[in-house]
Amino acid sequence: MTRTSIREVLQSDSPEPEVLIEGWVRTKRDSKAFSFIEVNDGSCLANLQIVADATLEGYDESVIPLTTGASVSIRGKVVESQGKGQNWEMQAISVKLLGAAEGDFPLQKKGHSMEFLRSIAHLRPRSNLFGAVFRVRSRMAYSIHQFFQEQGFVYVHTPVITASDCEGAGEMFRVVTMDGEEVRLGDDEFFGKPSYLTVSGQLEGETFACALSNIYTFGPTFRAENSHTSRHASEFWMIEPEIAFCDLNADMDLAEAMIKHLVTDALESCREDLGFFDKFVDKGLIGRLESVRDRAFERVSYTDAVKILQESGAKFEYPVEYGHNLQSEHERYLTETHFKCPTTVYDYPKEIKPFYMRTNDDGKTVAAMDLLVPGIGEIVGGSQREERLDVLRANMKAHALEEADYSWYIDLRRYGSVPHAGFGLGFERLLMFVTGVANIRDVIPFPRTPGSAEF
RNA sequence: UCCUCUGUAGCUCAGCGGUAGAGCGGGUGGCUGUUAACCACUAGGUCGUUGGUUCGAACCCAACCGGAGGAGCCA
Repeated sequence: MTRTSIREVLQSDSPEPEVLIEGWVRTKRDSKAFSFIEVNDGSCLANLQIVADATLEGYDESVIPLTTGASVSIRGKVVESQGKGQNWEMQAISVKLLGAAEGDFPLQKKGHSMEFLRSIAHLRPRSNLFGAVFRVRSRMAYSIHQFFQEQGFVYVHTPVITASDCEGAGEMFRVVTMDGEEVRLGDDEFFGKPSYLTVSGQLEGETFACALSNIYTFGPTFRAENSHTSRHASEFWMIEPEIAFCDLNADMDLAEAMIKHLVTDALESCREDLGFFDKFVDKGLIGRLESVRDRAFERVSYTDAVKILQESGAKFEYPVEYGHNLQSEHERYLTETHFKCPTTVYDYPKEIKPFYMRTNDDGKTVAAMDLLVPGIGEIVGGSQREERLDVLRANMKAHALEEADYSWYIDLRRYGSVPHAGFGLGFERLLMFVTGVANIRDVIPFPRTPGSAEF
């Protein structure tokens, strides 16, 4: 007999004489004449309620010993439920205990802290919350590919190991080989020179955009920053589209369209899971996502944003000053208090941005943009890239970078250079935004943070 | 890297100077369709570690270790 998913069973529109379901016991309630077993197989948030009569063959061996966490294979009749709380339930025909769960199974029906659940990252996907988070994560990954593929973008796999110290930003993890306990360095180095885990596929992505026009990357990136916040991880996934023949305006259009597409799809495809988040994790989540879907985003230049902040009368811990990066509190004020919606800030002073961003005609600012969302802050960072060879060289000099290290990148400007632009989207930050989950460690299966690489 | 909070039973917590408690979970028994089921009984703890203050420390002090939050940096 073929297994039916619990999701399909619960979506039945008529009774079924016999189906087979398999999953894990969430809870069991016994009375003298029968037991109620709640089974979840991860196909959806809801459990299937099984009614197992005490007269069932093997009841004492298969049903009585069931505890939370045990795995079962159950055949039964799908019938309308007599009780409240569910439309359908299963009247068991046979219950088979596949794997018993020992008495110290750590997941209970209530009262776990997120910290504790992180310490059992191998079991937490069996909880309602994490099951929902990782179903949404999967759907959003699919939806990202769908968004780009439907517009003819080519998916490019940029390298995880890189020898270019991408834009000189952020601490990097060094990749080494070992000779026993000895690290091989110098002439012994595996690649003949220092190599690192990538912090961004952008520069490599640009080379492909300058051939295939519209490309995107979607893969893991690594930062060795010693940062202890709920929004940073040492290993995270990033989406980086790069578009040739494109300026900053079209880049911002694309970023906004992508966020809207993802939020719209989440609302349509993940309703049950979002409903759970809205109820237990972040009240008002669905309403907020609907307004993101339906309302236009705001756009404001860095110069105007500074004016808004200075004239706001709000008290900030750090002063607002042209030429300085916007602080977290400033970003929060713009998106949560002033505009009350996702907001793109563009045209930043060139001094505070990397060398590859395109210098604007004013000579003071670069064509950079950050898309800020309420509750999280920066979710997208992007720019139009400097396509003019002489300006790029001058910028590199100003940033004290060696041209020899970026010869291949400079070549793009020597052979058929085109205006192009792109951005990076932090996948986990998007998931925090869509699910309302407050900590990045809880939207990635096995989080890596400073001092912690369990599992 | 800096600042702040925190560490008591498997879990969530109470106890805050007189030597360990509850609820949940586990075990056993009971129970009329329950759904965070219910009722009874029961097992389970060198109170993060080390040192100090005190007649006496889970409680006060110090250092260390673990966890969390914020800042910076960023995605």
